[in-house]
Amino acid sequence: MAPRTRRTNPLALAVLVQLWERPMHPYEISMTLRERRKEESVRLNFGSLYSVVESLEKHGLIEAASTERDGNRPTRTVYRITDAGVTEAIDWLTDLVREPVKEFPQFEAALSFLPALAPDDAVRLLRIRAEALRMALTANDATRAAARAQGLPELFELEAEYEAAMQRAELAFVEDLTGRIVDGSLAGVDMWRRLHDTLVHDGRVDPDEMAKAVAELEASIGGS
Amino acid sequence: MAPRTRRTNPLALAVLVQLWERPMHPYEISMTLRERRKEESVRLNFGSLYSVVESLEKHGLIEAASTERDGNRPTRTVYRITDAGVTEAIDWLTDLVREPVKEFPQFEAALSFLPALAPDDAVRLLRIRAEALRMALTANDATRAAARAQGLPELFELEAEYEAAMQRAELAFVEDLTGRIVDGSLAGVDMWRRLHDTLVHDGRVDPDEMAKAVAELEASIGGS
DNA sequence: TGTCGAATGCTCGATGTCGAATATATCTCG
DNA sequence: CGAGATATATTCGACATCGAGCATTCGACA
Repeated sequence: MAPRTRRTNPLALAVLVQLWERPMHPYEISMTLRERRKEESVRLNFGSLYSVVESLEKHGLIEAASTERDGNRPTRTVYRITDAGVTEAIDWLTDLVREPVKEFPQFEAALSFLPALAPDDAVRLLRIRAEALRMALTANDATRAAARAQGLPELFELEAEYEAAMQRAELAFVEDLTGRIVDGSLAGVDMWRRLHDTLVHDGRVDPDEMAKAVAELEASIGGS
Repeated sequence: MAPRTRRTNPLALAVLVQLWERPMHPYEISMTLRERRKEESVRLNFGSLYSVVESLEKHGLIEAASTERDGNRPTRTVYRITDAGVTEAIDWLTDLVREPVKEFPQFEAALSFLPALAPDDAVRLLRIRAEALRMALTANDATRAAARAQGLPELFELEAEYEAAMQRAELAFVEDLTGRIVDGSLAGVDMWRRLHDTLVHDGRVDPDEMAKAVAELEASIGGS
């Protein structure tokens, strides 16, 4: 049994699926993915593409079918998928659909450090974000409508529908959060405002005040 | 002006925020992040931590405050944030809150290749995913309830609330999608079933049939 | 006919990521 | 008190990622 790939880069899955359709050379794979708008759901760049292809070949999931030379252009290697490759593609896809994997979206990281910003600044930024999300949603809807008008069945734009659903949810979250900060109904805003008034000056915190604040907080949540 | 960091790994932001609170050594940073459950929103592993710290120092955003030796344990280097570091932390955080960045969740990639699975398999897998999401949501809710019961203000668990909101949205999407495949109201399911009946046998596609199908699809969407 | 820019197709090296390995100290429990 | 588990603290090297760069060819246009 060939040592399974590490299944890091989904681009490898994209390559397998393309080659499952028919043999291609790497550049052709990238162009096909681009035409079908897959580059919007799978991170695609040339450097990665070639190393991913090399890795797939090393693991026996794809193999060189021919190295052809068209006129005097650089030789291109056409790859085809192997039986092991078909199995791996199906297995991998199966796993991705079946089990949610923990992702680390940047906004989640940002939220976890939000108290480092001044409350009023946070509100201002969140409102800008909400507006950006509204625009992105409008664009997404328009793109999907255009695709459908062209005759592309919904089945082939599920990824865009998913993205839109996530954008709508994020927008709702951001609007709700903004409201709760403004009207003070979010537990902790009062403390947040106090802290920024008393212990931050020109971006620099007063070390003693900071230590005191942290200690209080940790005490209040019962040092488990 | 120090050449700004490339702002790839959010762990670097986490380090800056911790050191903004007070000087620490890397291991202490990691333990603090863990205690405060930040490792659930920021990818944290030791290898990355040390290289991130090194990079921050190289860019002048943090600096060694002392190298102390406690008993006979390995010497540890305590770092403190610089003025440039404070500026960078605030700027970075500001940008993260203000502008949505395109992410590439694995499930989005999976959806874009869903037609490669047989429709009935897809439905079966989506149902398993839905159940997993329900469980994750329950766990998330319980964790947040426990934290609040301990006295931690909501302000400090925004990231978990966000995650829950995203999970709920994904669950709704998955349930809806499953329904539309089952009842055939998703445009393209009929073709999907036909294709898998006629052109896939034991995971292998018939190349001619595949070529014909692809050509038809591309013709119908008007080759622009 | 010359040339400029876009398209084709790939390579390379700097940088980033990750997890296992290392080494010591302290705790636990019979 | 001794053995193994756990906590402290970091290093290392294999591997992945990325974007710019390179080399060629083709088409458009003056």
